[in-house]
Amino acid sequence: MDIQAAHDVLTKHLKASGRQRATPERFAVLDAVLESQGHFDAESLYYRLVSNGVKVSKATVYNALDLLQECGLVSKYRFVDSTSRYEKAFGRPHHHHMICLECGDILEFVNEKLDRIQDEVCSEKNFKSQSSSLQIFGTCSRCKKKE
Amino acid sequence: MDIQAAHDVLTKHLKASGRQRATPERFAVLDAVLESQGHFDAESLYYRLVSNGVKVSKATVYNALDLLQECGLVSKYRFVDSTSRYEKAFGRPHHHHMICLECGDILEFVNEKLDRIQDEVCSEKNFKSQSSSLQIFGTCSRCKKKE
DNA sequence: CTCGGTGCAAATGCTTTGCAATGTC
DNA sequence: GACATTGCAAAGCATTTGCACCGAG
Repeated sequence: MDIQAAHDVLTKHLKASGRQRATPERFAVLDAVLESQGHFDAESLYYRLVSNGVKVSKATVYNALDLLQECGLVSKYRFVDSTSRYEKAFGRPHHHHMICLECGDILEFVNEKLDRIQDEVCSEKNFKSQSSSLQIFGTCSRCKKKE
Repeated sequence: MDIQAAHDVLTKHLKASGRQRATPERFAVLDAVLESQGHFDAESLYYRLVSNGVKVSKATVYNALDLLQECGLVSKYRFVDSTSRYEKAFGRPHHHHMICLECGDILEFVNEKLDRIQDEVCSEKNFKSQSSSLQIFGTCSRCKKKE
């Protein structure tokens, strides 16, 4: 991915706020997010940072993830359990999720018809959409076979 | 609503399991759910039960809500905060949610085109859908006006 | 130099759990 | 009578907070 472009998004967002500061910790979290594949939680990102020798606290990781969500660089989801899941959103198309309740696997899918209908519904209700998340819970093909 | 029909669903589910028992607490929780309007959390349902003179513990309320979700009598959602939200699902059409990030208001909407596309996607991916939840986050019409 | 951000540990709040008592089947 | 379920309080766990220190602007 284009790391520099992502950094620029963050830098611009921080400047635009007028008060928020560009700290090395925030960019370190961003870099770790950019390296990530798929979904992760705050804890695992924290451990990845620490094991890479980056000195950050868990609190800062949570803070930074919220910040990155605000600039659209990460997406945050709540699926079944109590843990929030994140994924990088930079340079990725808008997509949705199918969550297998048996193996916990998460499949992504893109469907532009879905997005179009969402837009329709929003304009009908005069609702300004900022983000959306469709979660389909059920059984994935692999687990279906096993039964 | 048809309270008796809902009781029957629960009774049947309990019998089908072969071991789970029909306790007065479970039916009391079900009755409270049936009386509810819109979304609620476990805590508020618990207080409603207690103030109606029903003797239940919070643990039992959580347990019963899970059970009712299993029989499709309630739906469980996780929106923005850490609290799980529930709503009665008995005799209600499948619907989705728009969540206003400013006032916290939750609007429901039904859209059968959306449901049809979901079915399409599931059969494409050979995924067996059990439930689904589309959440659109943004700003509701009332809050838009205020700005 | 100012005040926003950080690290740490403690606090918070929702939910689950352990265990003895209870009551369904 | 067996054992699933209950109530209670304590434990768990993800996340937030308070506060002294640090460092970006």
